[in-house]
This record gives sequence, structure tokens and C-alpha cells, in this order.
Amino acid sequence: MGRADLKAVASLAGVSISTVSRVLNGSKTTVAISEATKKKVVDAARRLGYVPVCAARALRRGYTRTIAVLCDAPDQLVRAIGRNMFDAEMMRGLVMEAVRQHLHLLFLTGLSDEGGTYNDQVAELGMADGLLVLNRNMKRGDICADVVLKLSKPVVYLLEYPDDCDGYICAPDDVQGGRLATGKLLELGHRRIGFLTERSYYPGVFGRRRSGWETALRSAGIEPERSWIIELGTASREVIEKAGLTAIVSPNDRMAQELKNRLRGEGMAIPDDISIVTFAYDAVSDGRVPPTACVSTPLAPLVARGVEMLSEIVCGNRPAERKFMPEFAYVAGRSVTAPRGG
Amino acid sequence: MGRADLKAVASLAGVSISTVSRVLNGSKTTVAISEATKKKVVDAARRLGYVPVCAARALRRGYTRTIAVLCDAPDQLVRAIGRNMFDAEMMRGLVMEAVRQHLHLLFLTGLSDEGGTYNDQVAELGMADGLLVLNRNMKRGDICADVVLKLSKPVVYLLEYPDDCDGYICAPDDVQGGRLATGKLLELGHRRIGFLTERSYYPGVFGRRRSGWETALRSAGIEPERSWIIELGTASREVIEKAGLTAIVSPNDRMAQELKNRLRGEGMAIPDDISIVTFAYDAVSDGRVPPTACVSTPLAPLVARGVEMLSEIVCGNRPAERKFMPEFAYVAGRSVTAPRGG
DNA sequence: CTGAAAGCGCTTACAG
DNA sequence: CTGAAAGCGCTTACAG
Repeated sequence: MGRADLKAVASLAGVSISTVSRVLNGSKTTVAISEATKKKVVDAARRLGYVPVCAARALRRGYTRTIAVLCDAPDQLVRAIGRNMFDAEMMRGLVMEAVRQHLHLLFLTGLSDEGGTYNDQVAELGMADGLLVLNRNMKRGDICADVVLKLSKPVVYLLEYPDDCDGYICAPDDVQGGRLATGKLLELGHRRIGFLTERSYYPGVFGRRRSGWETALRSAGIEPERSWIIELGTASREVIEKAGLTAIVSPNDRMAQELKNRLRGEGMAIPDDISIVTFAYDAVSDGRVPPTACVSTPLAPLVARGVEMLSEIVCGNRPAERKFMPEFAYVAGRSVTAPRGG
Repeated sequence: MGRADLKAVASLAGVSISTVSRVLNGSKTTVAISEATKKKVVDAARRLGYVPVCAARALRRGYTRTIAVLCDAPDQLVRAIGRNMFDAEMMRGLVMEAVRQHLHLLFLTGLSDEGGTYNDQVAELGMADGLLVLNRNMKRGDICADVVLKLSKPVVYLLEYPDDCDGYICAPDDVQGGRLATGKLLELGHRRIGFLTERSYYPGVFGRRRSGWETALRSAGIEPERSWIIELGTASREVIEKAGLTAIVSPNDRMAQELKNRLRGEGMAIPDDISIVTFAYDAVSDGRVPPTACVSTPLAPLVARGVEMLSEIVCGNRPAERKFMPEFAYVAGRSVTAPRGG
């Protein structure tokens, strides 16, 4: 005997399939059903160990109460598992909010595979009612962007999003962060403030942070020079001194750390020779002055709101706002001081 | 215009639905199709942005290439996210192996809900081709056991499993671990060796570890007395001295730690007054003597083999073995010495 | 090489 | 209060 279906239950209970479905599915359209019938059906279902086939249900209903998490590449999924605080926090946020919203979470793997026929991969996403896009780099024409376009399912972008995106977004206000970081340095008297970049540079988060840096400088009547953009790979004391910089804004924690290490190795004093402000999620504000000054915003509310938004959309409720964009706050640190001459 | 389906593609390409399906799905039964037709179809599909509806596909095909992870309760899912090394390792193992096997992972939430009609919850599991059961307590009649029974889908139990289980299991050999821990103490000359338990005690892992302890004692011609079973909640110097114990086997890390703290508080010296051996996953073996002696086994291979087994079953290949049961190894530690009188 | 048709197991308007 | 029937979108044996 295989798995029992509605037909089996119906025949055992001596009623029609429709009736069984109505009794067992808790349908919205409250159709009254006699207690006697109900009992017969429930008993029969129990006896046969009936379990609905959810593919059939999904096909008919059009939803699954499952949301997918889409990453650039499978190995990113792995990285997302607690290798560091950021990733651990991200995972915890995802799962906690999913539990709260009674949504199942589908972690997709293999999306970067080459094999398989025409968007077979995309199809797998269809299992979910909506997508949470958690890319680090939102390269245009990327497989992910493609996927998202093709599926006409609700999408919420987390942290990173395409520039021309008219969808839902949960991300900090990176431009504001760039302005804030730069503004603090300007207040202290810095005039020649650089911006740190990396070789593999995509527009997106970093671009927005950089554009905040530019805006702040221009508002202060300063036109940033090309040489003020420092590439981490080739950053050195010489490059920085040649550009005449007294401060640098780093769009990212790790990059700031790398830069500090390198410059210290070359005998540059931080902050005396060069001030550094970085971007961070969840800067610890335990009252102590952190080693690196930063503009920071907490990660948890972003993740939670992302899942919540998607849940709202999936359930047919329009979220209060299209974009959830909390601001960065400045956290003073030992990597910043007034410029020497100032 | 909604989402394009096979019919839309077929009509644009001027062919039948069957043909479109055959071109786009990479079906197993290699039916030859002319290049001309193929091109027409692919072009049409691309033009319309066709994406298969996976619920329909799943209904028809009968599989989804998705496996589910089933836990006792949703909040366990949350706990499973890197709060401690055990959980972090577990998550990492799950995801890494899933990626390797090209399986999607579905994390189920809300299974402990009261609301909902007759096994609505069970249905959600149907989304997956197989289940990985990751319960901590395999209480009989539990909702999870129920679910597993009702769905006739392949199941692999990880670490914990029902005693009467004839399914696939990936778990350490807990009985052997109990024998090993107790045996080491016997070798040192201990005769009166206790076993630590907890109030909320389920048969299962702890029971097997305890049965290993019993077996070892009996093999040494010692009949364990009732008073040798120490309940953590009421454990005290007095209880232990009254039972005349010189050593205790703890089935679990945390419990051992708690016991040590309590006894030290009462002025008992470890290991001079009482030796303690505990169970552990992944005891660090960096050459240094760990504070608590233990029998240990690595977690990662267990998790990986669990996912792999399920993958094999789901793909129709019979796994090499029905149970994967690595042994525990003894790791000496500062919590064990020969008994005082011995 | 291609198509018409059955069927996967549900849900739900419609009719009684 | 209950049932017969259409249809969700695919896949695939069968016939040509």
C-alpha cells in the first residue's frame, strides 16, 4: 500500500473527495459540514495515515509558505554559517524571524552550476513564495539578477540591491554613512580625505558609500582628486603621502584592518599620520573607545525587517514602506584625530 | 501578462506542449528533436522568460531535490545557529554537504504549533524528498516521530534515533562510549563508578550511554547499585559519599561541568575525591591535557555522512550501510586519577 | 521526429 | 450540508 490520498480517505469514509478536502484542509470559505461527516472523515484520514501531497496543494493553491534565500554562490551559504559574527548574526536573524512569521526557509544550493538545461535552476526557486536576495555583489547580468527578473515572485533585497531596483529593500543608508564618516573628519579639520577601494569593485554598496564621501567633500567646497581613491592592493605610505591625504574612509571593516596593518608596517602612525574611519555593522558600544572609528548600524533589525517584509508581501499585505533604510551612527575610535597641521 | 507557461511557449514557437517540455527539461528518455525545432523553442522560452512551475513539476515527477531538516521545535532551529561550537559545526556540516550533493535544504518552522487542521504541518514536509531528523530527545509519540511515520519518505536520523528504528542512522556508538569511559576508570582501579542523569530523562542517547556503563561494570563483575545513578538536580557531596563512589561518568559535557562546579562548591576535590569522565563531540586534541577527561568523537563526519546517505537514498542508490556508527575515543584529562585507596 | 491525451493530487466555484 | 467536475502546469507512454 502506497501513501493514502484524498480518494482513499473519501472511499473509506464513504463521502466525496470534495468533502474530505473541506474537512481536512481548514479552508477559508467556511462551508458548514455536519459533525457526523467530519468525524467519519477525520477517523478515516487518521486510520490511513493520510498526508496531503504538498506539490499538488502548492500547484492548486499557488503558495507554499516557504521563502527562499538566494545567494551569489553556494559556498556563500557555507560562509554564512557562523564563521564570523556578521554571518552568524545574519543566519540567526533569518531563522528567528522566519520562525516568528511561520515561514519555512529554503536554502538553495547549486545555483552557480553550469550543468542543467535552460534555467532549470531558476525553476527550483519556484518552490518558494518569495525570495530574499542576500548577495554581496550585485553585478548586473549576474545569474541572480536574472533569476529574480524571470520569476515574477516577490523579492526583498537585503543589504545589497541593484541600483535600478524598484523592489523592496532592507539596507542601511550607505550614502548617508559615507557623508557622516566624511563629515566627522571634515569637522576635525581634515581637508584631503581619501576613499579606500578594492580591485574587484562592483557598483552597489561600496559605490553608494563612496558617493556619500564625494557629496560630503563637495558640500564642503572640496573637489576630490582622482589620486584620493586608494586601491587597497597598491596602498602604501608613499601613495598616501603623494596624494597628501590626512584621512581615509574605508567602506568595510576588513579592508580598514588590512590597510592599518600595512601602513603600520611601513612606519605610519595611526591616527597621527593618517586618520581612518570605517563602516561597520554592530559596532560594540560598551562605553570603551574602539580601535577603529566607524559609522555603524545594527544588523539584526535589517535582517528581521527583511524577512518580515517578504512575509507581508507573500501574505498579500503591502508593507508599510518600500525601503527600510536605517541610518549609520558615528562611533568615535582611536583611529581618528585632528590633522597634524590643523 | 502573467507568468508564461509551457502553453504560451508552445504557441509562440508553433509547436506542441510536449515538444516544448522535451526541449526544455532535459528529460532522461532521450528523444531526438530536430535542431530547428529546438532553436524555435529555446528562443520562444527565452523571449517569454519562461520559468517552470516547480509545484507542477514536483507533482508530476514526484521529487524536488530538496531535503528537509526536522527538529523537535522551531526554537531549536534558532539554537542551531552558532550559539555554541556544537551547533555551529552542525549547521556548517549540513550546508556544506548539501551543497556538495546539490540538494536544497528546507528548514521547517512552526511544526510545534497547536493551530491548524489535522496534520497540515506534516504536509509541509512533503515539499522535501527526504528528511533528516535532528532531534535531541526522541520521545515516543512525539509529533516528530509521528510525522516521520506518516510520510513514507526516506529518513535519516542524526545522533538521536528511536530505539525500535529500522531506518537509516548516523550516530556514534553510544553504548561503546559508555563501555569505554567506564572501562578506563576500571583500569585505574575504580570499582564504585556512578552515572549522571537528569530529571527530564528520555531513553535514547543517554540511555545507551548508560547501558554501556552498566555492561562494563557487569563485565568486571560489579553489579551497579541503584544509588550509583546520580541525578544532577540533587547531586551533592553527601549523596556521592553515601553511595561510596570514587568516579562518575557523565553522558554530557554541560552536565559534567555543572556537577564539577557544584561539587567544588562543596569542597570536593576533582579528581582526588572524585574522578569524572564525560562524553563530548570534537574534544580538542591539541596535545594539552583537557580539564575534563572524555570519550569523544568528531561531529563533522557524522553530519556529512547523514546528508550523503539521504542524498543517496533520494537518488535511488542504496547506501553502503544502514547505520554509520563511529566509535568514541578516550581523551585523558585532569578530571581523572586512580581512586584514593586504590 | 512530433503531437494528443492521460494523469500527478489537490481545491473550489457551481449546482443541487 | 454534500458531490461532480474543472483545472492548477507539468511529464511521458503511446500513437503516428
